[in-house]
This record gives sequence, structure tokens and C-alpha cells, in this order.
Amino acid sequence: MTDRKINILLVEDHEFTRLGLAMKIENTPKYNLVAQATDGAQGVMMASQYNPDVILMDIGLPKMDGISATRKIKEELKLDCAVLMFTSRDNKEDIFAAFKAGADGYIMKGSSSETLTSAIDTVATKAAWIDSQIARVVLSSIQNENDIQTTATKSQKEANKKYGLTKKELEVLSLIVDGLSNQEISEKLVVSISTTKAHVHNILQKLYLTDRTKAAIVALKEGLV
Amino acid sequence: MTDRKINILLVEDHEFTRLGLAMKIENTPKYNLVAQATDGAQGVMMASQYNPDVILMDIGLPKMDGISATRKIKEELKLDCAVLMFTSRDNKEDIFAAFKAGADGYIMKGSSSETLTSAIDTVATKAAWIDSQIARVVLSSIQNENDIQTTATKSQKEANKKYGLTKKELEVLSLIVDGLSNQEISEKLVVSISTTKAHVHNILQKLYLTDRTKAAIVALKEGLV
DNA sequence: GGTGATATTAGACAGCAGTCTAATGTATAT
DNA sequence: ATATACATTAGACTGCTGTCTAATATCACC
Repeated sequence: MTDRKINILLVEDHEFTRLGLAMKIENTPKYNLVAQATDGAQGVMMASQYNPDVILMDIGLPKMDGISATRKIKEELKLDCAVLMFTSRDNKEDIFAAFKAGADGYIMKGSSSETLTSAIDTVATKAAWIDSQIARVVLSSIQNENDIQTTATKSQKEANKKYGLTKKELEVLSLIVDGLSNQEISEKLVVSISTTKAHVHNILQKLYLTDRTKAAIVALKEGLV
Repeated sequence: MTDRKINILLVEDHEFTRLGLAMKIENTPKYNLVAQATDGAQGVMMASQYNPDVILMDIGLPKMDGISATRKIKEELKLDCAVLMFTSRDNKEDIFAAFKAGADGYIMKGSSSETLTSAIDTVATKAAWIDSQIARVVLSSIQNENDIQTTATKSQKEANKKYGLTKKELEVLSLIVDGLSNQEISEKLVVSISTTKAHVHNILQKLYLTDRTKAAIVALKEGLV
């Protein structure tokens, strides 16, 4: 086989974690750390610039979260690289959003070095790698997906649970889909613009989106409102 | 960590395949082949008898198929072992049925020795292993729900008449509905931002709207794109 | 009584969106 | 040839969007 080194791009905002990971990667002969990014936007940029084999991506990132960044890399840029999500979040929503965005693997922070190398090696060969802690969550949900499709009554309440939107957030999302601006939403709900902005911000976070237009599109297509 | 050998149970009806796998396992120091079964019923029996770490299970088996056997081992007997499906079937139904039954990994016959050991090692640590050939099938079914690549050839000309949008404007509107920013649209169409802004402005004028979010909503609801 | 989730607000800030004006080039129809 | 429609670009400007930080208040739950 090709004994070429695996080129890795590291995207992580916390300095110490990034440093630790960089150390680990650089001390592993078969890996080659090509670049490090400290936020999502920079990560996307560096991905297209260095075209790494594997991107080790944190979820919680400034500028652009890891899931949005993954989506951009996979769907828009269509880069041929494996994205390994590296995070402390083990909730269903994040896991699914990550895979939906095109992630190839999902590993928990706090994993051992052996687990990390195993995961990197696996996704580098284009196979999927799922951490033991969350394997059950993913696999059990695959079962559910079949069951849900037969019952066919999912959309509204399921979608609600799916993204964890609160009642107020759903209300705001609904008004966004009606085409209202923040100012108009504020007037309608009799709250300040700050409040509306906070709600909109929370919605975008939970849906892993970057602007209200995308939120409206997703809400319409997935029947969230 | 524990350098204990990984105890493996092999369940495969085809003699030559079973022999080849047994050879491979026995020639790998870290593995210990505890038993071999030639049908599903025997496999279940041996699983409870030997309590292996990993069961390498074929799907097409006499007496009881591999998926039923897996379900029995996982759900009824609740044995703490990893089941690695080993099969030539790559259709969605089998894959999902396998995971639904509680399989921890899915590997194709015809995989390399390296892939096999990688898969065994991975499921032995209770992580999920999905073969590269079928990773796409599994992940894409998770990723779906979003892809609406409808080739609307009819409504385009009607919409054109309706609002008097030009070909270019419809193209831009379509990209707005995809959630792209002016910058991104400009890059995609290889024009300046000024041009994109002009198109967007014309679209808004013709649709009697004030912003791109409303344009996306109208386009989606009225099937303009 | 403490903890977590939700809702509320403010201010400051960077950046994008959309408007306006103005100009140029091309194609098509009359 | 000349009008009309379409595509392209620039510069400047206003205002809205979304982020970040920070604080307060309520309610349910343990």
C-alpha cells in the first residue's frame, strides 16, 4: 500500500487542547500536521488551501461552528477529505447534525491516544468511525428512523424535539418564515430588539445555521413551522 | 491497557471462507479463536457458551440467519460481546436490519486483512465500525431528508412569465434558495458582487419584496425554483 | 436553597444587505 | 440604425443582521 503520511488539519479554539493534539500528532510518525485553525471560518479556508486527508474538527468554535464548517467543506467546496468531529458533546442532536453535515467520524474529547489514532486511521481510509460512547445513540436511532417512517406522524413534534427549540424560539422561527425582520418580530411579540436577536441567535445555533434566510429555508423544507 | 487477547467466535457456513478466516485469526497473535459455528442456531449457542469478545457473523446462514442470531444474542441473551457482520450484501435493508438487531460493525467479504483486523479491533473496544463501501449508504440515509433536487422544468417558464424574471435572475434566485450569500453567489457565477447585487435587486423589484429571505420563502412556496 | 433552563435586556461591534447613481457592452428586434 | 432589454461593474452610503459579553428575573425541579 501507500505508506504516505496522513495529512491532518487541526481546527480547535481552545489553546491547550489544540497544543496537546498538535503534540500528539507531531509525535506520531505516520501523521503530518499541515496546519492549525482556531475558528471555523479559518478552518474552512485552510481546508481548501492545504487539502488535508483528515480534518480534526471541534464543534464549538467561534466565527463558524464545526458543523457549519463541515457542511461548507463537504457540500459547497466538495473537498475530498475526511472530517473527524472532536467534541465533548454527546447529545443526539449534535451527533446527527454532524453526520448530516457530512462528518466521517465522531470522537469524544477525553478519548485516549490509542482511540484517537484508531479514529484518524479509520476515517483516513474513508470508513466511518463512531466513538464507543455514542455508538449506541447513533445505532439505536437508525432503528428508530425505520420505525418513524412507518408511523409517518413525525414532522412537527419530532422536529421540535430534534433540534431542541423552545416554544418561544419556534414562535420566532415562524415569524422569520413569515418574512418579518427583527424589528417587526419585536413589535409583534412586544419585546425589545435585543430579545429578538437573542432568540434568533439561539435558533441559528441550534439549527447550525448562519443566517435567517437559511433558517427560513430549513424550516419550510423540514416543516418545522 | 489490557493486552489480553481478543476472543473471537466465528459463525460462517461456507467451509472455505470459514477456513480462511480461521487461519487469519489464528495467525494473528492478539486474537484467540475460541470456537467456530456453521449455522445461526449453533452460533447463538456457542456465543452463550464461550462468551467471546467479538463474534464474526455471516448474514446468510442455515437454521437461523445472522441477523436473527444477532438479535437473539443481543436482545434476549444480552451478552456483552460485539457482533461484526461479515457479508457480501451491501443493500440498505440488510445493513439497517443488522444494526437494528444490534450489530456493532459491518464489514464486506472481500475486504483486506488489514480492514478485517481494523474492524475487529474497533468493535472489540465497543466502538462501531462501518465498512467504507457501505458507510455512504448508512450516512447518506442519515443525511437525507434535506435533498430536494427537483428538476422543475415545467414551472420555470411559467414562473418566468408570471414575474418576468430573466434566466440569470432565476439562477440567482435558485442560489438564494440554496442559502448562499451575495459573496458566495458571485463566486459561483464568477461575477463581481456588484453584479450579484444588481440581480438580487432586480429580483426583489420584480417580486415586490424587500429582502432575500422573503424571496427565498416566496420561491419555495410558489415553486419558482 | 441551589441548580438548570428559559426569557429578557443592553451596548458595542463587524460585516453583509440593499439602494442609488452612473456607466459600458451585447444581443435582438424593428 | 436605433430602440429595447439584459448583463456587467464601481463607489458610496444607510441600515439591518448576527456576535459577543454581561447581567437580571422567573420557574421548575431536586
